[in-house]
Amino acid sequence: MPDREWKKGSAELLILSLLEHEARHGYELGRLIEARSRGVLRFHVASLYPMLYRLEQRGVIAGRWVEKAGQRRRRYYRLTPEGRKLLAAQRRSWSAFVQAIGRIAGVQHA
Amino acid sequence: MPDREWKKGSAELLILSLLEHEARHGYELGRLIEARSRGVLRFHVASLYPMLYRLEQRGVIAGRWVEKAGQRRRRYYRLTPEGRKLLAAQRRSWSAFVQAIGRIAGVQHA
DNA sequence: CGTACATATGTGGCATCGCCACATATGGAG
DNA sequence: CTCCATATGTGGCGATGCCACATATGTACG
Repeated sequence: MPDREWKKGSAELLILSLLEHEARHGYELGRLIEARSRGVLRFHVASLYPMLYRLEQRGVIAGRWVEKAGQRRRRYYRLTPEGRKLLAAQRRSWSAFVQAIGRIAGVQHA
Repeated sequence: MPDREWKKGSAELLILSLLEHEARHGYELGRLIEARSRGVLRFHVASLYPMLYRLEQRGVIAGRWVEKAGQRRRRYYRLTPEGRKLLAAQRRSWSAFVQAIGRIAGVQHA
């Protein structure tokens, strides 16, 4: 299943989307993606952390350490204003992309 | 625009789809993808040839040289029976993938 | 008590695949 | 005769997810 390749680049859109309404940490993102996609999408957490790093360095997300008693330290990320712009742009691009593939491959998206 | 990454892996589905009803050669595939996607999707032909090679070695497409007077030699590819199975499977996977992304990212595909 | 597992973050090497520069060759238009 | 579209091909590069491995803590089970 070369579905693996489809995932490349999709992680960014997924992460930005999941951070749209609230701050989350890396491990949580991994579980959310798997759960909300009903198992279709699964990212190794080890792939997520470097990506969060890159997104932070690009200024689209901002992270801060949170330590609570009875919990391991976590790094929560939230969207920056630029992140919101990027998310909107990526949603438009993704939609155009899917429609383009659909026209050529004849896939229906009910 | 990281749309570039989305394209990874999509080429295979596109090629198989375009070969579904008739044999075509590499250069033609490149132009068809650009035209039918209305410019959204564009692959450098140099990317297409190695991919056609790989697909042929995997036994999902079969190519043959065609030489006509007043034309450069062309290599026409057609789907093998296995290629048709793969195409059907990929269409299902692609649809599931797009729906999964949609659930998480909240993208509408009208 | 100890040991296994879920949680939580991180590093480094690897594979895949499209990009891009470049190469080669032919037919047609100006 | 020069340029462009057609047509196929090679090789190095970059981006990104995979996977093995490392580290550390809280919880459940025997």
